[in-house]
Amino acid sequence: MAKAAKFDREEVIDKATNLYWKKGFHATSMRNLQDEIDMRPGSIYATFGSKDGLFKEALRNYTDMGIELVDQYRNKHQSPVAVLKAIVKNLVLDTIDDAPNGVCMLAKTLSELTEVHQELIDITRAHLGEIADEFVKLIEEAQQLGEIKKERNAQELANYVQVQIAGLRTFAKINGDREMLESMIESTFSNHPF
Amino acid sequence: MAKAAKFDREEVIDKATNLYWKKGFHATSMRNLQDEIDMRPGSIYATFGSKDGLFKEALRNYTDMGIELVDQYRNKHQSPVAVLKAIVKNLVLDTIDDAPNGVCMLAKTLSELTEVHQELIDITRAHLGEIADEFVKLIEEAQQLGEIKKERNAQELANYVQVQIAGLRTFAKINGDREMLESMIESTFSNHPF
DNA sequence: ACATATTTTGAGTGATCGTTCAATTACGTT
DNA sequence: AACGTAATTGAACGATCACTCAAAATATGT
Repeated sequence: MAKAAKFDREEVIDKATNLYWKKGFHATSMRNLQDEIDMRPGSIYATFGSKDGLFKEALRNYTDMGIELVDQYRNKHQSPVAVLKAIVKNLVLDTIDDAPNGVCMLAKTLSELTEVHQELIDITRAHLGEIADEFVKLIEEAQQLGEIKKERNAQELANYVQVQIAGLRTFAKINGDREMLESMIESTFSNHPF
Repeated sequence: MAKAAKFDREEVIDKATNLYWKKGFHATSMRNLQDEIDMRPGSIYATFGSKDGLFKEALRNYTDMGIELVDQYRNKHQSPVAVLKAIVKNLVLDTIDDAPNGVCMLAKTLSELTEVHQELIDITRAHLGEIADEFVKLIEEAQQLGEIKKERNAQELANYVQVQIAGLRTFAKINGDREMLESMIESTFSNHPF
């Protein structure tokens, strides 16, 4: 053994994630990243291989943060449906100002990239699937507790939730009125299919 | 008078719109545009001023196409709600393969750009508002015809429709199963708030 | 203190970015 | 047919792109 890396890997990936999330893949230059994470090009390339490589780490990190968020809300609320609603509120309302970007980094990536970056698209899709799986689990728990009818298909309900999140976060870019958004979320959960 | 422009302005803007729509603002280079619209840099800059200027024309063109689409479906269906549903189906299902990009160019633009391009963001937001206005008109007509309860707020319903379109088009990028998407659209219109 | 293994540095690569402009071409008018 | 005006051309600009690599720095084992 000779020398340990000086930088804090987690911190670096966090900062890279936030910059990619804010500016998107194409608008984020390696120069931008160098400044943000305070590493020289040689170190970045030795560690992450390429712009794509670092982006993959960012996607993974972003998704893990999302799954952790689900766990956090699990501990705050007893009702699985309340967890789901709290997550939606967090993603739609709290990311307007308090996050690098109001829209989901994964949705933004799917919207931005073309077949030239097919591998990144596939990874992004798979990560959104992981998050949907968390929603499926919550819905199945809600069905066990009688909060949601057992006849409903949990996967379809999870898809529905993802559609609402994606739609509301896009809409929040047009009209950021928090009260209106909150009432839209409320009606999502107090009507069909919930 | 000395010489008329050789190129077909509408055709050029159409092609530019499709390229911007497909690749997004940042990933579309002026070189790409030169090749696509078959104009030399000097002509492009004499006509449109800048990359931003041409993008503005593309946004305007895209929005006009959307409004024209509403008019087309108005003539095909007698029921305003049927028009709305047909539009949603078109935007969600038919743009998966038959358009430059499955997601709305305006939504994609809002997702992509940051405050560095605030003017383009503002224009994009306003254009989405124009489209919402078309939806409001349709909903008010439906209320006159008794298809939708008059107590409902037409603007809120229009917002709801935009949320569903944005959400479903994003979701279609994750899972392009047409049958599933079609049934999701059906349930959007056969349940609350319709 | 020295040797070794690994990381860090940053100037530099060729390619491409958005944009400019002097020269050329082409058309309507006289 | 010659003129004047506007459109078109494309080489070239400086800036920036993603990325490389030889040299320098540094932590560990002896």
